[in-house]
Amino acid sequence: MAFDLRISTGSSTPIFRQIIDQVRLAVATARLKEGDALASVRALAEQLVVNPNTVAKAYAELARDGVIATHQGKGVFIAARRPIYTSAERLRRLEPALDDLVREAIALGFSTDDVQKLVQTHFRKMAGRKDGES
Amino acid sequence: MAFDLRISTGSSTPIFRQIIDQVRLAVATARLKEGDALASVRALAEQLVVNPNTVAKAYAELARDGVIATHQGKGVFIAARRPIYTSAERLRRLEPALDDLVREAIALGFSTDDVQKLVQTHFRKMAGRKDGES
Amino acid sequence: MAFDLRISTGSSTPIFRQIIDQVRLAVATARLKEGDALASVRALAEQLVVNPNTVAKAYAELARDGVIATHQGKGVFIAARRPIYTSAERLRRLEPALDDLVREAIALGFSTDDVQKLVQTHFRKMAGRKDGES
Amino acid sequence: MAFDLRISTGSSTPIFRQIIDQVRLAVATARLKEGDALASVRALAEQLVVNPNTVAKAYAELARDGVIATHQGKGVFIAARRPIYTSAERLRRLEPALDDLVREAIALGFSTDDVQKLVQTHFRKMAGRKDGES
DNA sequence: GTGGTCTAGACCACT
DNA sequence: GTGGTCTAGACCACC
Repeated sequence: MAFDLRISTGSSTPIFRQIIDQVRLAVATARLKEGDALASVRALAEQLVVNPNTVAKAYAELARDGVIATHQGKGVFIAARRPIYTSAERLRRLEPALDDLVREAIALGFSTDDVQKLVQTHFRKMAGRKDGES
Repeated sequence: MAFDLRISTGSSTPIFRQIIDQVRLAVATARLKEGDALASVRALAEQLVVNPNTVAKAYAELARDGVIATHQGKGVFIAARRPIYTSAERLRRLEPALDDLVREAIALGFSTDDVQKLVQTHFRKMAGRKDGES
Repeated sequence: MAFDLRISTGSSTPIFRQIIDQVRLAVATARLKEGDALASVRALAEQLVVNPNTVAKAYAELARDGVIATHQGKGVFIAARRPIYTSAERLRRLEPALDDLVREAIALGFSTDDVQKLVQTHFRKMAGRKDGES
Repeated sequence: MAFDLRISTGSSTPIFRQIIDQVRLAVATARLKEGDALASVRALAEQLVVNPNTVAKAYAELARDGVIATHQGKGVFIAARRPIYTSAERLRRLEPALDDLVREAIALGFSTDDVQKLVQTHFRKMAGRKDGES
């Protein structure tokens, strides 16, 4: 198996969101490439011990966003990468996470410099790692 | 009034969380100090035009975390400063937000540089403002 | 009620898609404007005699596309209009319908001119009509 | 071979539908005439690298609609031309596709002019090609 | 076998 | 009251 998905049921982020995030990240970091097959809805549901509908919901959103393409009766595949959001929209979608981080950082007494360095190291870590380290 | 709270109903972060965050932030930046009085549950609810239950929920969490102390019949006050976190602990608390941001950013196709610049401008915007303008 | 939604259960287009289409169209033709409230998930489900999940699915997609904004505990509202797709993506999303129409038109022996005129009259009809005529 | 069928797996329209559409189109444009032979189910399945069931399903629908006739042991042939539709009937058959296109176009923010131009270019592309290149 | 849709009913978070 | 998530189980279309 080329790609190992892991979810944590105890987390506050919903399972379907965890699936989406991991697939998107894997695609963005080229761990998954165009044409690669993903586990089928039923197979992944069984593997993660969740309801097939939960997996289907995640796959549906990924398909709507053009990350994957589902082929009836054949399975799910990574689609060609293409920019679908305007730059204003991309910014708008990043903003909540940005707000969260900065608010938290200020409350904890970090400086701009501190945070920028942390962002850089995190970027390297996530873009670089090859597989399932938490 | 020493401290002016502002919430934005249109935001995706719940109102009770906004209240909590702003109080914590004001304490962290010394805009609120030990012994300062906060508006009562009913007064704040009226001022913000939200349900009193929402304010009560926020105050309950702040009290639970030792940020404020409610003195029956007298009102709500900022509690003694909490012990300072070790730097490892501060980092640990920042990690989830950091993870979130970097993951989103990579998925949306932002570069390290992009994000660092965005962090800086957001930092200025939030640290500079004197009270919670959205 | 400012806006009257109608679905047909016999149709091959899924119910949730019919809901999405009608809301998008109403927004695009200014029959629904920023800030207007939509029927609640449960209310609409009851009105259309479908499962609340079906309505929720439609609302979720509309929210993801920035057409509506859902506010926990308060309801669903029309969001500010903003372009979220790149022009290439907009074209890509129109293409299937375009293909369908042209293929059908050719098979039925229509000329380019015929179709262009039909497109124009249909455009006027849909953009102009104020309420639920099929 | 008088007629060269091409399908695109990547498309959202099912393969069996693509086969049907292409045969109907070829008949409507007189590229296929009464009595012309089509490839057998097994031959076509092998040629297109699809499941024979898929081809059989397409041929079944074409036979049901009187477009082709299968002569046991001899093969599949184009049937006598169907009675020409009245112009009202032709319009009625085009309407669903027309509705779909215009609705999508409005929702995506295209103007009448945009769509008319797109219709024209699509028309040229499809009418001009001699056989089904995606 | 595959994914897509819908129903029924549960639990939770927020107001 | 509101919407969000998840489960369980059904039916359909496509390959």
